[in-house]
Amino acid sequence: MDRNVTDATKGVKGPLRKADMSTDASRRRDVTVADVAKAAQVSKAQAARALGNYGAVSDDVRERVQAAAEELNYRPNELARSMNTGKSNTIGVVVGDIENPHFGLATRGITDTAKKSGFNVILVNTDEDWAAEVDAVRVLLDKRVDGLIVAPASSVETRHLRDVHHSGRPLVLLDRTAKGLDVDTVAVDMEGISHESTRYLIEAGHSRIAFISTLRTNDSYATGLSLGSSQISDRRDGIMRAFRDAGLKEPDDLVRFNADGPETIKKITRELLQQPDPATAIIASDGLIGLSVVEAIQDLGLAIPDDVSFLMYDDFAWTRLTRPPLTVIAQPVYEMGVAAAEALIRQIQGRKAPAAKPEFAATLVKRGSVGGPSGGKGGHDGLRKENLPAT
Amino acid sequence: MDRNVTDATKGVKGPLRKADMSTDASRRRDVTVADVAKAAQVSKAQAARALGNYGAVSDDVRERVQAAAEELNYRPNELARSMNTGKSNTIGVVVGDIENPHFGLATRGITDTAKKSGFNVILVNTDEDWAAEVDAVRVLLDKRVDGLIVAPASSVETRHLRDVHHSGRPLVLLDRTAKGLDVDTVAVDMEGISHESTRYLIEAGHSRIAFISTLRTNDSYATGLSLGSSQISDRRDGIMRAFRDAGLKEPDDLVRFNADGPETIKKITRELLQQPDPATAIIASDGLIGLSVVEAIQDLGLAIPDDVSFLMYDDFAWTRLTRPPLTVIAQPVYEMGVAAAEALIRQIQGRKAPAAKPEFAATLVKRGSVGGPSGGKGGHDGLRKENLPAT
DNA sequence: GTGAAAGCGCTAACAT
DNA sequence: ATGTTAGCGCTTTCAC
Repeated sequence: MDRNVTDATKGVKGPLRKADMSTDASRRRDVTVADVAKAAQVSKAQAARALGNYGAVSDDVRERVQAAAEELNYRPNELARSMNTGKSNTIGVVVGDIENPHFGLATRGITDTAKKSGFNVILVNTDEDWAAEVDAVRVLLDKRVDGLIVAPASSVETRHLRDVHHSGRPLVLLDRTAKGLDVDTVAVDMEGISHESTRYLIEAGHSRIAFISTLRTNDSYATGLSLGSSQISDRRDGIMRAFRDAGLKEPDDLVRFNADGPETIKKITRELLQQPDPATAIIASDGLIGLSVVEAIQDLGLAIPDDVSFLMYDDFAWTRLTRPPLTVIAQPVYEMGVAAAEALIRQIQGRKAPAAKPEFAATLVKRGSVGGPSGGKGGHDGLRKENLPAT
Repeated sequence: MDRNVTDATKGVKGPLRKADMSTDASRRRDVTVADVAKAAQVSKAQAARALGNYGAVSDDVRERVQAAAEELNYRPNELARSMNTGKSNTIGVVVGDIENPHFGLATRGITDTAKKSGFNVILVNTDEDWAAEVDAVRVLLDKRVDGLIVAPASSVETRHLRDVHHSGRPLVLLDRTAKGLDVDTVAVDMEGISHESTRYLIEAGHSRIAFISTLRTNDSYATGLSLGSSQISDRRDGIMRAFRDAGLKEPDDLVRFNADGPETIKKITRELLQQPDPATAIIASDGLIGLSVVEAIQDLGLAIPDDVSFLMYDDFAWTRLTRPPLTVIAQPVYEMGVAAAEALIRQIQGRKAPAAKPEFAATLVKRGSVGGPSGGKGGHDGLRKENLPAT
């Protein structure tokens, strides 16, 4: 009746085959549409249609097939399905560090949104290493993901991303832009918020403002140089513009990169604070850095904001727990993850861009960690002038 | 010469086809082994062998094939490859909440380890929802992942996991155990550390110790009842055992579940602290809860540890930043992620279990948030008796 | 060492 | 509505 199934035991293979007792749980070879078809007494095609919910199927057949599938415990092989449809219902997400709550939150936004549209997420961590990113993108492409969301480690070395885009694969950039790549990008205006925050510090009386970032680079600190990361370039540029606006000397010497790991960060912080013409305020480029900077300040026996003012990117919940609570630059991270996923899925489904692209803005959340420069003469930021007791 | 390739334009399909100009970047249909084979003047089989690095291939052929592949920009279709090999080189990871740094860190351990062995990770978030977990497992299985790492939302409803195990798919449990499921499990002894921590609090003079957990349940708080989660049951049991050991009345009334969301947690905290016979110490079952509890305590104008002692699970870095720094129960989360991945990969590769399974222990890190009960008479925990100023 | 041919489990024409 | 026949891109016998 159905020549498709040539032999009942065909395809049994692999080392896990034990015995062909048909009741034992431990036998290999999944049940396929062919099996279901046979059990339901219909052609493979009809069974497939009923199972895959496409084409025309009579109620009678549908019922029989579903019953048979249930009975046999049939499960579709999504790999095979993807092969013919060309869609894997999977998107690749490439981030620098999932351990960083910033990406944790963004990833949550992405997965939540993906799930709603029936997509799964393959997550790859690059450790902000460019080579690892190139590799990740290649592997994901080989796995035939339907699209990619990438937080590029470099905004200069973007060949691999341009290739993706040119090949027609949907691609969305998260957090940072990439040079010469005109694709959907979900990011905030860093230069603007950086400028605003710096002006705030300057107005509080600071002229010696330090900036610490993890960015791995050998570049000099001079303004204008396009650093490896758009994010960081923009932040530094915003800082410097604020200084120029105020007619102040730009504190080029207080910009520090390569701050990887708690110890390095603490060391940098100590240097910044103990050198001849020290920083009176520090801006940490992310929450992980901020943590270590604050710790170093405490270790030094200095008080925030009386001895040194502090500002950081990312509004993590714990920043409200310190005394004083920390002044931060908040970014709608979760929402950005959602937007990135939405944009990607829209691309995948070939729909046009929405009327208005969502714009995301970072905001300066003034709490208690910014005051006047050394001497604590002016509590500018907080209501109270609490400070962190020395250790 | 090679009948495999019947027509140069076969398989061209899909809406993205623009023109068949063979130089334009925007043409569909990936290059396949057949293409490479033709270009290299060898059979499809030989090309595949050279490309896939298996079977016997002469140096000459290998070179020609590789050159052709390079030239044509060939990339293997991992989906097709997976179909016949039966291995996808992908593992599924199912966690409750990737937004929680606890899982963020564990996930990092998993992905790092997976990458080393050439595995990718599909990450699914269940929001600690059982139905979502069942679904996640099914979807991952359909995608033919080579194995699963699951942090089960429930240790009671484990049918889906038992099915996975019985079907022979490699499975490793993370963080919590599952009833009636004897598989590799990477978790710490919660009952023990809970007992130890509670004893520590009791010795400091506390007899009214509260425990707050997110666990969603309708169960009563009575000891011995197996709650939905092994983790939480064990912690509660450890607490109660410590009380029994000390001959003290078990504070059943201070055990609170369903603490989802900051507002609920704060409300619970207020109730616990303001009721007639209030709690003098609070144990938060994870860092997210701890955050809100501390915030609520601050809002109440209470001081830690003078007015109320505090202890929480998870040694997040920020717990060192508060004044006083928080006493916590540290778990080797990253290492546990690594171990889970290693165990899974071992199963996948069919190797035997290592001589000794790694044992993971939680440790009580005594910092400054535990003191004597109300009145601040005895600074038991910290060196200094700093406290959190009221807001 | 090499090639022809048969699958993997499914979808997709194309008939009927 | 249903069945037949080709594939998808790769690996894998099985001959030679």
